[in-house]
Amino acid sequence: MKIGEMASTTATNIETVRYYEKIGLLPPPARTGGNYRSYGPEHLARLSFIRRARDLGFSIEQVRALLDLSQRRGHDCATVDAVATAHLVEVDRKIADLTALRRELGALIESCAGGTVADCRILEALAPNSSDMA
Amino acid sequence: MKIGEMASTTATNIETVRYYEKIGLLPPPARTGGNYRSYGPEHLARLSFIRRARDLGFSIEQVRALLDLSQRRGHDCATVDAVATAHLVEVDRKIADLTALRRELGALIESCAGGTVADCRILEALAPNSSDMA
DNA sequence: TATGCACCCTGTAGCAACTACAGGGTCAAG
DNA sequence: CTTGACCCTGTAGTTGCTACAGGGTGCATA
Repeated sequence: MKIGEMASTTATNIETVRYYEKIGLLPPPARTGGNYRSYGPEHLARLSFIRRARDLGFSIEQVRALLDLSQRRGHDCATVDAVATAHLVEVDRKIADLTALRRELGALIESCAGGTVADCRILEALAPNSSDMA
Repeated sequence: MKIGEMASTTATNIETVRYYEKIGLLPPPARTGGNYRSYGPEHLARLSFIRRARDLGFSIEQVRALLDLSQRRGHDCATVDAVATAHLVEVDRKIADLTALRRELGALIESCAGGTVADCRILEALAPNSSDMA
């Protein structure tokens, strides 16, 4: 399988596939006579794993760790759970942050009565102690 | 006021202040004899504005637009509202994405029964059609 | 006077995780 | 034999900073 097929099968950019190889996330595949990358099913499986983990918001380093762990078949999977849980905590924090921000932003927009810039509440709220912006 | 005071007053990194000057968000201030930046209250006001807008998640380009709009005092503030609303929509989208992700991630972690890596549900869910990862 | 220290200067390189070229080579079809 | 789709390497750009390296300034203290 050539890189284009790998990429389209996993809904990945071709450049991204090469990038994953460059940073050591995907092992370098065999090459054809014309120097084209030639992938096997194990590459496809690995790239699918990477894509799914990335879609779930795991960082590249977390993906690297998960891939690494997935090869130690006899090992306790508690570490896998720890990586996933750490990520969950992070996601929860982001949701909380964005929700707070959304509330503030919503209030800002609510307050806009539609006049001119001179008495725009949004700008006023952004620049609380200033009437003269250079 | 020297850069250090500007920075600490607005809880900004000194490098960030210089960065804002470099990208044209903050106008270059006067210099002292020793070539130190010397800021006035209008710089402080503008930097405060930038900080607040950034804290609300506006991008640098959005901040630039808001600053620009804030100077056209007679102008209709509808454009300001449009920028803020566009950002709100974006924030809502991010919250929705993260919430969906959180649900999937939560389910993944729930399913972990704590055995070995070989039968870890988390890894299984990540690599649906593979038992052999290179 | 020397010297130590906090502060300031410019310029460049690094971070995450790609994406977008530029400038070429390969290969199958018509 | 040429057209076009695909592939190659390598480098630079994106966002919004942050972190140096390698210097200069300015004030207080010994």
